[in-house]
Parts: sequence; C-alpha cells; structure tokens
Amino acid sequence: MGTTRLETVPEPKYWHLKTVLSDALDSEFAVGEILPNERELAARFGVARATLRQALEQLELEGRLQRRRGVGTTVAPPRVGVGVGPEGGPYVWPGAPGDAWHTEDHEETVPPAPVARLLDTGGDAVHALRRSRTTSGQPVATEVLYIPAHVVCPPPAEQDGHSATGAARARAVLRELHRMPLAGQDRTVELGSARAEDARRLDRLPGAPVLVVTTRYLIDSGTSAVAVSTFRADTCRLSFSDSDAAPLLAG
Amino acid sequence: MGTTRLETVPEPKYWHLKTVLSDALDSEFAVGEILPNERELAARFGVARATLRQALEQLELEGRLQRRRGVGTTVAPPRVGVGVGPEGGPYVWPGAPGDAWHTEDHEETVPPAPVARLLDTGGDAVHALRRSRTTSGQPVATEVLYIPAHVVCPPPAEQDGHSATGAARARAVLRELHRMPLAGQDRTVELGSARAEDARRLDRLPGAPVLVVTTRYLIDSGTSAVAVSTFRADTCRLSFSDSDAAPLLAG
DNA sequence: AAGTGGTCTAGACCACACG
DNA sequence: GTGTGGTCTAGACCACTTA
Repeated sequence: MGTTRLETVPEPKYWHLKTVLSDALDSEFAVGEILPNERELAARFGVARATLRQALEQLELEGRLQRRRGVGTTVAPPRVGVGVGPEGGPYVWPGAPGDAWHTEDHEETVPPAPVARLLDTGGDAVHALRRSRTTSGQPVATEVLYIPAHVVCPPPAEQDGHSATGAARARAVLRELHRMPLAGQDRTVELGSARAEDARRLDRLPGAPVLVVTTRYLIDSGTSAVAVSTFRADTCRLSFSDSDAAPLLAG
Repeated sequence: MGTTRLETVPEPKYWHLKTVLSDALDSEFAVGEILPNERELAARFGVARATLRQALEQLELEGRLQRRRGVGTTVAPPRVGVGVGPEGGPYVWPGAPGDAWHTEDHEETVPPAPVARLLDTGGDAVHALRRSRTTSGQPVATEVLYIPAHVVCPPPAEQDGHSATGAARARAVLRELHRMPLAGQDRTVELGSARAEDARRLDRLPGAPVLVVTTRYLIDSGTSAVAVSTFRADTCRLSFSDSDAAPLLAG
C-alpha cells in the first residue's frame, strides 16, 4: 500500500557519500583548501575509488569542488555572477563601450549548421570573431560571433599595405557593425559539453560541462549576427538583470 | 600485445566513441529509435561497458540520447525551447494570465539559506508555492516560489469553514501578490543537479543535470518574492526573448 | 621521481519495466 | 522471468604537475 517506501529503497552509495562530503565541505574546509587524495578518501569511506569519484564529479558539477590533474582536489569558491546583458533594457551591439568581452581574433569560415540556419546564409562564409571573457584573471567564457559578409561589406581594408592582425581586423568588423541600428535581440541558454578548443581556452578538459548562450542580434531586415558564448558551468552563474536594482550576484 | 601508441594523439577512447556515435545518430538513426543495448554496443566497439557508458553519458548530457532503466536507450528529439523571459510585457507576476506554469500546492516553511538571504527574512517562515510546467505532456520544470508572510498578509482566509486545498491556498496567495505593483525583476541561471524530490517530479534520477533559474521579483520596498525554477537540462533550451520577433526556438 | 587526478578493464549484483 | 540501464568493485596504466 505504502507509496512511500523510503526504508526499502537503498540510497546509492555515491549519493550518500556526496551529501556527507558536502556537509564536510561546509563545516570543516575553507575555500581553496586541498582535500585528501582520491585513494585515501576512498579508503577512508570504505568504497572503491570509482564510487568516490562519482560523488566528487557531482560536487564538481555543482561548483563545490575543483579538480586538477597532477595537483589535487580543492574547495571551490562560490560561483561568480557573470552579467549576460540586459534582458528588457536597451539592446547593445557586441563590442560596444562597457562590453566585458575581449576581442581576440578574426577569420572567415563557413559557420556550423545551426548557426547558418539562424543567419539564413546558405553555405556562404561569414566573419567569425573569437572573443573571450575573464574574471579575476580566470577564463570564464569564450565566444564566437558570426556576422554574414553581406551584412558587413565591403570587408574592412587592409592597413599600411600589409594585412592587419586578427584582432585588428575583428575590431574593424565590429566598427562596421556598430553603424547599423540594432532592432532587438534574443537569447537561449542550454547545457553543453566543451569541445576540444573551447575546453583548452577555458582551462578545462574536453567534455567539461558548459552553459551555451546563443544570442541573435536583429536589424530591420533580419538577423545580422549570432553569438555563441560558452561559459564554464562549474564556476559561473549567468546573471540577467532587468532592473536598475543591484543584481543578484551574491552567493 | 602491440602496446606502442599509434601515431594519433592520445584522445580518450570515450571521447572518440562519442563522436563516432554522434555521427551515427545523425546519419543512421531516427528520433525515438532504440539503440542496441550497452553490452552489445560495448562489444561491438571493443571497449568495456564502463567506457561505452562514459560516451553515452556525454551524449545524454547534450540532449542527444535518452536512457531509461529497464527500457533502453533511445534517440532524443531536439531540445524544446522553453520561454523564460517576459512574454506579455516587461515584468509580470508569476501566475498572471498567460503564465505557462501550473500552480500545485502551498505550504509554509522556512526557506533554504540562499533564498532567505535574497528575501532578507531572518529565520521567518514564508509561503512556499509549488508550481510545475509541462510541454507536450512531458514535465520540463518544477518551481518553488517563496513569498514572505509579511508581503502577503494577512494570509488568505479559509473557505467554507474547512481549509482549502493546497492549490487553492496557493492561488489565493498569488491573487494577493498581484495587487502589488511589480517594480522589476532579475534572474540568474546556473547548473545544478536534481535533488530527490525534484528528480521525481521531473521523471529523472536524483543527480540529473538541471538548469536552475533564480528569479527575484522586486517592489518598491525591496524583494517581494523569489522563484527557484528547476529545468531538465537534457530536454530544455531556455529562451529569453526580448523582442517581438519570432523567438529563437527552432532546432 | 613522486604524487595527483583521468582513463580503462572485466567482471558482479541491483532496481526497474515489460510481457 | 527476461532484458534493460544503474551501481559498485579492485585492480591497472596513463597524463600531468611539482619538486
């Protein structure tokens, strides 16, 4: 009869272990402190190392721990709030004054299929600007901003007779973009796993969990640009602040 | 045994396996189709089952697969876009007309510490409204909306001499809330893992990855309510649509 | 060189869904 | 009952960091 069979359902070991460790982190460890290594922790709790690791993985996913190969497992600081732009406020172009992103490079490529669909370019090449974002010296996000060549045309001229650096070309493209009136934007957020290159830029291993923010920038005639931003899910809390009030950043 | 490394980079087996499976899903499988079971797949690729499972976990995290105990592994449909931003206007109270949430229950509890901090209630009890959200019959999110008792006071009267149901009490609280002018709101999004109760409501196992949206509703005198919404990360793409243009929902 | 976390194996048993 | 995915074990070796 009883639909509540709490006694008869054994809780997985790794799940119980996770709560025990979580409580221990709250009460017995300080931020940055190094935990005992995995082999010792497993022995101390009387489980196999793989089981212990399952618990650690969960805690790392929740931003409680940070593990680094060759170094050890440390207690992570609270997640940092990262502003992702005004939700209801005025729209701003990427690279506008006050933008938290750092423009790094530029190339012309054919965008991945989902982006091409949003931009409504067939198989045409687009400008791809690589940008990055750091907080307190730590990399928190990397971004590729796709702009169709027919939106920013003609492409910016070369400088001084020899080609400008990637970052310079990227800034030139942004300047062209800023000349257009921005009519609106929308965003989506979803969970992803870091591809090899993004992982390297974020100082994580491939497959690390990331929050993928896709921003579409609209002008009157349609979509003028799409940004795909990849945030470290373990260290970031994305903040969408509508109001003038203090944002919801505190831990 | 030829243990000499091939000329390839030391790419982990599960990572390579994931890309192979991902390509196969694109080209050889239809949505909803059942994959061979894990033991057979592992044998087919010549790896241990644990290694195969590591690849499947990644694909499930990315929303490509859906695994159900006792049933099997199926090809997941594309993620559904779930509107999170203001759709009818700049700011709207929860439970306003057009709200996609279904109000289910009400209780009075002491909120968890992070919520209490946002609401700036000490150890006081608050209204806690449980709400849920479904798409095409599938549960996609569950939410608890916390409202301090001093914001909505006096508590709504009992009906007919015997106490109203939880859902009825919850709706009464919302009606009181709607009488106040909403001055603003902000939101954060972060990765979490489903606690036991949320997991049950979302038809997932405990620890499943979820996107946690924390919304703060502001009135002139401060924070009037905080909603903690838990979305299935495997099946949802959160959509923040600012403009009147068609939202960014398509796959 | 030593110590850490990351990957991988080849088993075993368990909880659950379904016929 | 049969078959599925979920948990767990006790090892082994690899890649990386640090000293």
